[in-house]
This record gives sequence, C-alpha cells and structure tokens, in this order.
Amino acid sequence: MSTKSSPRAPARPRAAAPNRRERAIDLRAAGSAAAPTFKPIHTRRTFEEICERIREQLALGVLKPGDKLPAERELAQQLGVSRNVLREALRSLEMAGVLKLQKGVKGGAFIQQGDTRRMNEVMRDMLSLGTISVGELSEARVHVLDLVVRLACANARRADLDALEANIARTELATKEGRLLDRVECSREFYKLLAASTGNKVIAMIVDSVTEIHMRFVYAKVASSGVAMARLAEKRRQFLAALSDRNVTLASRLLRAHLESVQRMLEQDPGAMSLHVALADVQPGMRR
Amino acid sequence: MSTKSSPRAPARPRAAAPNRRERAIDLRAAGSAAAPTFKPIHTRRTFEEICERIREQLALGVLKPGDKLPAERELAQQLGVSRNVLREALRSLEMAGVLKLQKGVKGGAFIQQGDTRRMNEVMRDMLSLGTISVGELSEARVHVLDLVVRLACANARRADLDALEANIARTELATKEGRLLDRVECSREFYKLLAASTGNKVIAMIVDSVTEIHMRFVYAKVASSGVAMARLAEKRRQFLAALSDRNVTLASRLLRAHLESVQRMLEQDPGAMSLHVALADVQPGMRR
DNA sequence: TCCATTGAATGGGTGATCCATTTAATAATC
DNA sequence: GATTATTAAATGGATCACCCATTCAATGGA
Repeated sequence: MSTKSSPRAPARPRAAAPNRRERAIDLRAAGSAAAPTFKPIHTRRTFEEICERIREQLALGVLKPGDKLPAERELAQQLGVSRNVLREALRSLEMAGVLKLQKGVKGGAFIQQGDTRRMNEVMRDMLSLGTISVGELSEARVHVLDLVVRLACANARRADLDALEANIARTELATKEGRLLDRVECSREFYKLLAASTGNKVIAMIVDSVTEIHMRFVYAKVASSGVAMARLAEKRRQFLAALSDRNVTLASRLLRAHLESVQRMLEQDPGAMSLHVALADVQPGMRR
Repeated sequence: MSTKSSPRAPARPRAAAPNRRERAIDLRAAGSAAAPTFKPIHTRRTFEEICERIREQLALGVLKPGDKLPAERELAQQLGVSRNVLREALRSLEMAGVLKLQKGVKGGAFIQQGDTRRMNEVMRDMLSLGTISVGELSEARVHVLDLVVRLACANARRADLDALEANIARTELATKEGRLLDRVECSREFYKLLAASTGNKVIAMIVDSVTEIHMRFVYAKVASSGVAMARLAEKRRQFLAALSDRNVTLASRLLRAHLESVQRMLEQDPGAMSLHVALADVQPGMRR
C-alpha cells in the first residue's frame, strides 16, 4: 500500500497507534464541540484498502466490466503487499460479484457485469442472522409486488407479455406431468419476468431477492406435503389477461388474492415452515 | 475440507477432474433428456466450501449472532485446510457482514447482528458496474417511498413521529447555521426514520440503500454549487402533519412534489451529476 | 492437415514464520 | 492494600517461499 515502500520493511506503519490516553482524546474532543463518541476508527487493514481502491477505480470508470486486472503476483508487487493478502481482497470482491477469477494462462481477475443475485444473498444472510423476519419479508413482498403490477401495467411491452405467456405454458405442462417442484421454479421465474416487465432493474432485483426466499418456503412445503396450489396456470392466465388489458385494478386484485391464498396454504402446516429447512434446502435453480 | 485427511497430502482431490471428454458428456446428457447446456460446474474451491458451511450452520441455527468461531489456527486444522485459505473465507464473510474479526487474546471471529448497510454496497456496486442506472434508481426510489408513505400512515407510532419531529428540528438548526452539508445528512436520516416507521425492516433496508446513493448526488450538488432546497424544514413539517393525521393522500402528494422539485434541482446542472463524483465523494456519515 | 506434446502463465493452496494488538496474570510501587 | 507497570500468552494481520492444477498457445510429429 501507499504506507509501504521498501519490500522488506518489517513493521507496517498502521493507522495512528492508539497508545497514548488522555491527551489524544482531549485533542480530538477539542476539534468538534458536539462529538462525544469515539468508537469507530477500526484500524484499516490492507485488504480493505485494496478493495476500496479497486472499487474506486470502478466508480471512477477507470475499470469497466470486461477489464482484466494484472496477475496476482504482479499486482501484489505493484501494491507492495504479499500475494496472500491481495488474494483476500480479490476473494472478497469475487464474492461481492465484482470480480471473477479465472485460472490458466490468459486467466486472471476480470471485472464482471454486476450480479443481481447478490441482493438475494444479502436477504438470506439477514434472515439467517435474525435481522429481518419471514413476516417482514412476506409483507414487503406483497407490497412491492403490488407496485410491480402497477408499473407493469404501465410499461410492459409485447415481448414481456409473450415471455409471461410462455412461462404459463411451461407451468401448465409441469402441472400436467406432475412435476410439482419444477412448477415452483416456474413460479419464481414468473415473478422475475413480471418484475422485469416494469423495465426497472432495481425493482426487478428487489423483487427477485424477496421472491427467492419465499419460493424456498413454497418449495419445502410442496416437497414435504405433495400439496400444490390448484388451478395455478388458470389464475396466471386471468392475471396476464388483466395485465395485457392494462387493467391495473383487476390485475392488482387478482395477484393479491393469489398471494393471500398461497400464504394460507403455507400457514396450514407451520412445521414445514421452518426457517432452517427452507434456507438450507437448496435446489438446482435456486442455488445462490 | 472433508476431502483431505493427511496433513501433507500434496494433491487435493478436487471436484471431478474434467479431463475425459466425450464419454463424460454423453453420460450426463443421458441423465436428463431436456438439458442441453453444460456450462456451470465451476469447480468448487475450498474457500467457497468453507463459506457455505458456515452459512449453513447459520441457517440451521447452530451459529447465532454473538457466537465465536474457533481460532483461525484451530479451525483451519479442524477443517483440514491451511490457515491462509481459511482466512480468505473469513474475510469474505466479514465483508458480507456476517462475521467480525477481532484481534488480541479473547479476540476471534464473532457472528454479527446483520448489517443492513450491506444492501447499500450492493446498490453502489451495481451502479458502478453499470448494471443499473441512476434513472432506474431514482424511479425506484420514488415508487418505494410512495409505498412507504402509505405504510407509515398506517403503522407509524408516536415514537416514530417524535423522531421525525426531532430530525426536522435538527434540519432547521442546520439551515439556520448555514451547515448545508449537515442538512443533507439530516435528509438522509429523515428518510431512514420514515422508512423505519413502517415497522418493516426489509422495506427500511431497501429505502436506505436507494436513498444513500441519491443523497450522494444531492451532497455533491450542494457541495459544488452551494445551492440548497428552500423551505426544506417547512415542507417537512407539512408532510409530518399529514402523516400524523394519517392523511395518506396528502402525505403522498406532498412527498411526491418534494421529490420532483429535488429532481429538478439536481438536473439543473448535469455537470455536478457525474456518477463518478457522487460515488467517489464519500463523507463522514455516508461511508459504507 | 491434423492431432498429440510441451511449456509457460495463472489462479489455487500449503506451511512456516514473524508482527501487532489485546487481555489477564503477575510483579513492582506507593 | 490499592494502584500501576510489566510480562506473557493468545489471536488476528501479514509475509515469504513453495508447490499443484488448469489452461492455452506454440511446437512438432504423423
């Protein structure tokens, strides 16, 4: 990093050693009259600095999707850090969906197109950690989907409607062939397509993050009980018709009614509603 | 990992070496009749496996916020991996807000209460990478805030309204004293409080992620031009009065009008609207 | 012309070693 | 006895020197 020039300097001059007591606090407290808290600081570690720099280059537009970072060994030398700590930074950025690391000659660290699934992971973590509840998630989903319906009625294009139609056909086929779990996958895709038809990727991202988790519960329920929503494709067609007619009121009412009936189905058997089951039970299309 | 037992086994038996060609593909293609794509696989790396296991323990409820993981050296041994690769995993989880690493004896890796700011980072990355646009973000913000107003009218409690009132007082003071940038901070807090008054943390998280970025633009604009929204506190009070009266229509109209006027202010000077400036220009309260 | 071989670049992973910080136990001082 | 330095151990932070596996272009033989 910038704080290190000689490659073999043993001591890394870290952010202001917090060894001196009273005097230091006095000095800083004098700086701003109304700042009684002194917690943060949180000595910067090199990998954080590296992450930040790369993100800075991204925000500045110096780095763009598709670009390749220098090879690990070279970049480590340029930054004056060990390869290991550089890798910690690259790893973090990879997990964040910013980078993709590829092996082999001609491999390297490539800036990615943003991965919208990352928001799903955030939601999952928040749920796992108990920061948010299933109830809040469900409620948010209902409200956001209501918003989506209104926007979709206003903005959905022919291609969007066709995609939804094709999705319903797949749902129908899965139902006919008894592939109930595939049908759950179709449902998730349905909401994804619906959200996409708003033409707003931010909203689409939000919807998918919230839908992904919801569908895990549905999946767990269907897998354990074998019970599934009746007349699903039919209801979808009614909804799509309303959407095609740009009938906001009807479309909104139909979707809301459907969401409520699904909720009732889920709540029938609280045992299958276990957070742990739903979050742990991954399936092909639902892995992160 | 489970795939390694001897501590000095040189070759790590990674996921099925993809060396054999036709035969392997034939075999797998025979498995599912309608699966023509063979891209994924993406050989699992140990750090991914570690992250997944820890997240699994979280989802299962075995690990809870406040818990401490074994020390790096010990955990690495338990998992049968090197300390370096374990650290890559812990780093990633720390960046994800799942863990916090603390130094010193009695230090270690502690499971955190979920950090809702992580969603902000996702939004920022998506914007930096060009996956979403400022326009989509603004649009989403307007719609989500409209939803928030409706929910807040229904659910806001006395304490929420008091907090908003106190925030407006701070805004007023900052205006009086000419601290325009502090006032921007107040604005961000206002929306945070408003979102919190819905009683739904999922929605609050979404609002804040979208507000944080918006406020960066406002901040950059105010900092560069010295121009600031007129009669801000007054407008806020009118809005709060409507909210207190549970007058959804009026509150919604007032907020919408305000958002539009802010938008006009921002668009006056497209030069100050640079994405790069806004994203790079961090400020005390707005750092990640 | 085509296919196998080779070799270099690159990410993936390991183990040993050191540093800096933190805390508790201990010793020294008042 | 209470307070204050000192010490020692545990822990994360970081480095170095290797080695392996994968990939792909260059090479060379059939």
